[in-house]
Amino acid sequence: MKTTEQLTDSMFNIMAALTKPRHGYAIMSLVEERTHGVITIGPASMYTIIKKLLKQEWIYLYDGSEPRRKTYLLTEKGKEVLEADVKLRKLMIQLAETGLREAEE
Amino acid sequence: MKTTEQLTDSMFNIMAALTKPRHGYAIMSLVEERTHGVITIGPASMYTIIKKLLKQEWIYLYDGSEPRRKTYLLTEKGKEVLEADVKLRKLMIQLAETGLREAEE
DNA sequence: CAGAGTTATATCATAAAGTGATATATTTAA
DNA sequence: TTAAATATATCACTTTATGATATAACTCTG
Repeated sequence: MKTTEQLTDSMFNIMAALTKPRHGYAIMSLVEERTHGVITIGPASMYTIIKKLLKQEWIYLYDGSEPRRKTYLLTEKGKEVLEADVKLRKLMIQLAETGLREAEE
Repeated sequence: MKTTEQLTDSMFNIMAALTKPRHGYAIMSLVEERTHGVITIGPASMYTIIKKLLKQEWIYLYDGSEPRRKTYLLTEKGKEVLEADVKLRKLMIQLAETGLREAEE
């Protein structure tokens, strides 16, 4: 998969939480807390996406994880993918804002 | 649907293009051009999403549209939804960037 | 003016993504 | 000791996205 490939919003949010080692439940809580409850990721979405990210090798199981608290972290590849996606998303937002601003005039 | 509800990326991109009156084909070309081909919206996605946005009354069929070139534009409601989504997306990006920056140290 | 290329809308069938509900087990705190 | 919170996991279903294809009207060029 190319690094220019766009992430889904859920993938983006989960990956954004994994710049530090965190386990699934912590990610769910964090995203919800950070967005003041606007974005919620349920367990079904969480563990489905975790699986996918592991398969892509964008995250990995952090050392010393017990089965009770499986901790994940971005790989280098994962960081690059996330960075590329941040850039793309910034562009998207910028275009939307320019359009909205022009429409105001 | 609440205005705080998150838009999918495709919906966001299409709505961002409709701050000015544009027809489907023009939106497809515009998004592709603006993102240098990174994001492409094919006709299937385009017209599926157009239908959904019309139903939500976030866009409307602009006056004087011939069937050959159906032109759409954001409604006031649509603008608000887009604006709210821009805000949310900015937050998402900011969180990702903060995380990435901290991980660098 | 024939026909090739582009513009433009539309849908079908399928694939991909997301999620509510539910299950299970452990840990913590009252 | 038991209720609540923590934590992982999966099933079945819905929603969303899209490749392929169809159709037709314009536009340009030889």
